[in-house]
Amino acid sequence: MPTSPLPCPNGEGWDAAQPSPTKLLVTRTVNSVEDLKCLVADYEQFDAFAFDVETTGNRKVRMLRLPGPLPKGTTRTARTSVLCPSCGREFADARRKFCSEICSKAAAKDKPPLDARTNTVWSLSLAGPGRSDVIPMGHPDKRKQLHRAEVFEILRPLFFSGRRKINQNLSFDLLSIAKYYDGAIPPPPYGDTLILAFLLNENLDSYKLGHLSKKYLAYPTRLDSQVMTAYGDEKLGEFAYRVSFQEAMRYSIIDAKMAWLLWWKLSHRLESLPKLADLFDLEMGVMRVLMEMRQHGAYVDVAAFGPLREELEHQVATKEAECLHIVGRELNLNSTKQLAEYLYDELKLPVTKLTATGLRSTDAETLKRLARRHPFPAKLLEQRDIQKMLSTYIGGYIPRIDDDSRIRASFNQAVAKTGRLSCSEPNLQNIPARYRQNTEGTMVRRLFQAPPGYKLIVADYSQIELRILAHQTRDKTLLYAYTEGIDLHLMTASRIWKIPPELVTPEQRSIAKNSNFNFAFEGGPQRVVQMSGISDADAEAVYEAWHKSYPGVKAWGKKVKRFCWQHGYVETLYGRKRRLPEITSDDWKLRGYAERQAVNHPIQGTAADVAKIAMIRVNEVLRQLDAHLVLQVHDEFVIECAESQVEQALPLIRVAMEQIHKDGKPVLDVPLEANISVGSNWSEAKA
DNA sequence: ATGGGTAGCGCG
DNA sequence: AAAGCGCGCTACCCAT
Repeated sequence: MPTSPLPCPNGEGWDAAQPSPTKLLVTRTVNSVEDLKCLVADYEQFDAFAFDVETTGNRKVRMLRLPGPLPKGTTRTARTSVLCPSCGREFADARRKFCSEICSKAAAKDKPPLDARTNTVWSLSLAGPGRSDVIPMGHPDKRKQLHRAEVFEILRPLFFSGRRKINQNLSFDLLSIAKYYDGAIPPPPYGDTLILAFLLNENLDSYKLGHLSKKYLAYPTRLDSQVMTAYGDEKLGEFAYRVSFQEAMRYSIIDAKMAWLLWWKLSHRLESLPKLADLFDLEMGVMRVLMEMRQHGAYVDVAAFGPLREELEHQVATKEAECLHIVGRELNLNSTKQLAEYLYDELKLPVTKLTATGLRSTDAETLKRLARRHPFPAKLLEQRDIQKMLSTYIGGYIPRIDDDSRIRASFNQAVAKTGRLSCSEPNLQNIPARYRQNTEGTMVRRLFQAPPGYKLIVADYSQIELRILAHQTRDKTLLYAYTEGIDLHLMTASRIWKIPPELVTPEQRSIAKNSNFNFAFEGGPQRVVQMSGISDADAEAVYEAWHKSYPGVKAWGKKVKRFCWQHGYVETLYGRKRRLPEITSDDWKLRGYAERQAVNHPIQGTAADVAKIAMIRVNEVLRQLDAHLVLQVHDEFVIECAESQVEQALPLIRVAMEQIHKDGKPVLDVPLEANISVGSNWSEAKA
């Protein structure tokens, strides 16, 4: 879908070269149904408009009813229930501690964002060519305002039309108003100025609307500093809600105006950048998928969280006691400072590694080395393992489980400079997956389940980055391996040690696998030593043999670095740019870093582009079934599917992921391959 | 008290 | 000489 032509601003005295938001976009406050209907008729003449909502209430700090056993010594009949001061929910006395503990922890989180699922819209602003309007509908002011239900009903033809909807961070606003349409999300085309700005330059310090306006619109600072600070604040809606009606209206309209002007200014640039225009359309398509994912959420087994938390608390306490028994005095095991003092000053263990700031390291790699000399480091490693599980994954997730037993994380499109998605609040892209020595590595993944009557389908790309490497480098051995469907890691091992594939040991294959992964992105031999524990000399030999096997890789790396040095940027197959100004630095450290980023971006970035295309296609397929995307972990999709439709879904998902074309040809010169499996929880489906 | 920086560690 | 990249979160520590 191409970017639609822009409406020409038709305000009187409009000067394209010098947009002046405050003068030309006169704001009107709408307070009658007649005015509102006129407004809709007017805006229906435009093929694009900006809008913005101000909302209040219902921060996403929520407590959940924890099933499971009460602490011993209490009974359910002991009716001394209390209200948690943070969440207002009723709890049995014995659980009060738990409740307030979690709530205060969550409430202490800096500026918890408003939740589009539960907030209340009290004002909606619109901006179009030469005009802007604000519709109050619930500001706490005596004067009469329109009713929400009525307003949204009258606005329906505007939002549910082919007109482009423009805003900064559009998905929040679309989801905020979707609940007034029974959850229906207004359809594309979309124009998110944040994502547009990020696509045009991924290196800005800030993508706040105020800062972008200043940069691109020469926003007149005479619009008083009070307003500047107000909209520099993320929670303008909360702020404006508390000020007088007049002021509130003045604040409310700012973002819609700014977004309109910013879009009008920046989207022009796409006209001369066809590849970026296509990428922008891709991002808007992804945005729609992400909004649906957020509405749906990821189902978890709430009932299991409480007992698991207790179990881990017990384990971590035991490990801590064991550690402190060895130490023989007070010591905070979570303090790297105290640990370094104990390990290196008191025990006089050898220092083998320093941190970035020159302090003596106590990380897992170092502790593993020290474990041969003293019993403490090994015990500490076990404690850390459990502590991480407990604090980050169990404790961190509990306050974020919604009432319907689902976690709704945000997937962000304008964070990772390579074009990957990032995930936060909570981050569901870093849940432990690997096998572990001391703890059940997959216990958290097992909590992500299919609801009754459903199955989880896990679909991930097989070695997508190495396939892209083969495509980009044109290395004939890599191309051969993938077109012929040969086990690349096995082949690598066979070539490194010059032995027939059937004689390759599992250990050799593992080293070869690490090599493929490392050397592709300018990794050195030292890293292989760290990962597999072979000698420096052996690693050096592996390094040489690897590059001799795949000469196209180093040659391509040189080419990319030269291109970056000449142009100041590199790009993916789809033209997603990454600017790397430090590529010309005299400082070898900075330059070296930029060079590795330059080589990495076309690989990781292209994989991200392909994954985004696949996401949209997979979502399109699922739309026709009782199935939903619930998670994306870079090259992996987790899908919830009605049990009866799984068999039907599997081949559709495979085609959506593997048959990706560009310019009428398969996107890569080697096949894309997806592994797809089914289970009742995330861990089971992955296996 | 609260904010920024650092260390450490989880994932692809 | 020395080197994968990309993220987010928790805890601690020291500053204001």
